[in-house]
Amino acid sequence: MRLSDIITQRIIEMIESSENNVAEIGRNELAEAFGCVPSQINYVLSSRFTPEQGYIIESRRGGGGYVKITRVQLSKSSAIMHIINSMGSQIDNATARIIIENCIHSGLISVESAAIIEAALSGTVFKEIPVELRGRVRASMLKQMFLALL
Amino acid sequence: MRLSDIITQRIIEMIESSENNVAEIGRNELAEAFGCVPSQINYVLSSRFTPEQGYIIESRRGGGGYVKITRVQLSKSSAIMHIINSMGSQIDNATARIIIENCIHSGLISVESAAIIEAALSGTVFKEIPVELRGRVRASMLKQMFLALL
DNA sequence: AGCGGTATTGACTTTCTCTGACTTTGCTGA
DNA sequence: TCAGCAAAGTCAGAGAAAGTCAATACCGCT
Repeated sequence: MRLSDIITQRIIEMIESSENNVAEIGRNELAEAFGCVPSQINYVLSSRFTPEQGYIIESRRGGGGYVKITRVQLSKSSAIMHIINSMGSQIDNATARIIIENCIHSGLISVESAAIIEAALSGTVFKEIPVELRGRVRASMLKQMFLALL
Repeated sequence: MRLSDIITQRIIEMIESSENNVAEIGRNELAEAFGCVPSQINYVLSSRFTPEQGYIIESRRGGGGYVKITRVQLSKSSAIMHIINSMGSQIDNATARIIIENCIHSGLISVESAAIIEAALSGTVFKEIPVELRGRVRASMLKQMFLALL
């Protein structure tokens, strides 16, 4: 098996075992671990972790530098669709927050988007609405807003 | 983690916990606290607290000298604040759409953010809410969501 | 064997961080 | 007043990482 493939595998393992689809490595350190030259890591990254293949690379030079590989959700739309479908016709506040939190965590929605959605669900808004309607309104809003992300 | 990042974090904490977005530090004193050379502080300031990043630095030498870091209200934020302040306690659907449209147009909010906001204001959501409450709820939601963009 | 594509290497470059020597500015007390 | 101390500022250099690129090696085909 080729070195490139072994390194690729290792990086993918790191991503899998992380919870937000991210692996952060030290280039020299990783190269050392495999007994190869550091630029080999660059080769692997540029040949196997391209944007086309669903990865984003960020890095920083200098002391304490790093390379960060992020796997982007390819079927973002279908994941969101799935979440919408799993919502009932009423949702309580705590559940809504958890759904949003999970979406941020899995990189499905941006922090900014989440902030807007949470703002719309805030107590300040809901105190205007009769208690018995809140669950339905909350569910409706959440679904509509998620739909807008497709 | 890099020293620079730790110092940066500390300064940001100081700003957050102040109520005027200001942190006032003694350069030597802070350097001492982190066990580094004073000019390290200058490095952090010039690499992470630039005007481009929304900060203003003022300082004074000599006995009782200081360095004052001010986070400036980005013009974007103040524009949004202005919009929020100009909203009444009730807003009709057409007006809401116009406000959002203008914000997209002037680059104040992203298309994605706008889509989410509009979704929250959609008819599907509002048909759940008694007619006489809609204006107030809409205004409240809009304000909260814009607030989340600051 | 020769060709084309993929891997590997290493020399060189660029960027970022940290330090220390030296300079400038402001305050204060004799 | 002004000498001296107490800050903060500047700058260049060393070191730590990562990036680039061209030369070379390897591998599977025809």
